Amino acid sequence: MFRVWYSTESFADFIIENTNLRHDNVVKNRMYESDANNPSRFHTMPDHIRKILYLDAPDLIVERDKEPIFSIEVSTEAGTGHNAFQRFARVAASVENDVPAFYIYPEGAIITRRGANPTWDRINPLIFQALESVMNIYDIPALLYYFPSDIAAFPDASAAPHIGTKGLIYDPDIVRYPGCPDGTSSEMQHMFEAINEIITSTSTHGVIAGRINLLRNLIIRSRRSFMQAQFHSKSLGRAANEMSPASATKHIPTHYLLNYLAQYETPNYSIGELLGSRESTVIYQVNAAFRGDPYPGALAAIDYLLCREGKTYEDRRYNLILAFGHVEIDEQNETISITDINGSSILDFFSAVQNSERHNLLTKNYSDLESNKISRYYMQVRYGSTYSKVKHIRVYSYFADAILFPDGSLWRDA
DNA sequence: GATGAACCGCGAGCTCGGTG
DNA sequence: CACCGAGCTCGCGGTTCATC
Repeated sequence: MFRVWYSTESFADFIIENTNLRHDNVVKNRMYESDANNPSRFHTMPDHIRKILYLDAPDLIVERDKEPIFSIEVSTEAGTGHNAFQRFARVAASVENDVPAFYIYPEGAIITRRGANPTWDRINPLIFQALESVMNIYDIPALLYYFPSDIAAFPDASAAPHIGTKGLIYDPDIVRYPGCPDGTSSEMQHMFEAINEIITSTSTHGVIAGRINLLRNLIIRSRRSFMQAQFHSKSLGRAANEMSPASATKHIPTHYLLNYLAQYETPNYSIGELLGSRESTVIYQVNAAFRGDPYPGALAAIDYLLCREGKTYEDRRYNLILAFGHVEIDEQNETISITDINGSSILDFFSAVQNSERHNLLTKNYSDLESNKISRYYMQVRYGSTYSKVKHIRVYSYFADAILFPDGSLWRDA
């Protein structure tokens, strides 16, 4: 009846044995992230799990009667700057499929920088605003619980008893639950309580209806209120657009963008209607070489924080543009320019896509395929390279209406 | 000094090519 | 032709650097 998909088995045991899942027969299965990462195994994932994995893979997915009922992502890193958003795309991937998502993240972690005393690096509170936006749009829970730490009891990091593990408190049962958060902590107890509510709700109302009604549940409403309060108390009056990654965005009238893209228009081709249908445009400016983490997650978060009004990218109030390079706004000519700072080129994007094509079996002959390749071939016949591109290519092309490089551009017509 | 933003090291799993 | 070790890709969990 229940099936737990995991990337770390001890974390699966930790969740099962600390919640009402322990009273049921639970099957555990290893989860494979993508066809690019696990070419020999990914095609054995069932379709409803692949849909969630399409954007990015969470650490755990629990399903009931072949329908996912929640997912969990756990991180132990210091949440300064855009780091807290690094795993945001997988929260989005879950919720976009109507699957409640849990995100476990430290309120703070102790970092000892060279030549300095240990200090607490605190979570960027904008993550709470991003999760709230996701809940507003999908009416599905996206809840953050703190990875237990010494931060509240020991504001002085040097005095923290768990300084050897960055101030983080791991489960005392290191044999059964290595690397797992302390299950006796109040934060984890609250999370187990919420998980039990989901199990109960899907028992009572069935899986689909049980998921949809969850935001009315008192336990979950109380967590949502807690998260809103955390955002307000930790943002200390700073406006959301002053916090990373929103602080890395520029807002322009859309006709500036269209004037810029006009360089690609010919007598036979004009830019399609989608971009022009929105008056304003948000540009996420990344001054870095072309790469993945943490930008895919940050881009997804910006979409929910600043652009989206509905369940798909078609329901955006503002265009969402990703730019690798320095963006200059030219008010005189009502356009923009992209200048190279870190050598990122549209050729990097193209070679990442070309590299993924190595996973493509579609040009093979039947006689080339051994039996163990047939099922994978058949999946690719149906889905093309949907699952065999690297993560950041999948996420960027899903979220961005256009991607701009100093030496080239990509955009959607519709 | 606080905070935002870019870069790094490592392991799992796979591929590939040399070798007996 | 089976085996196996080297090296690569991908994704993970972070730290350091830059800037105000």
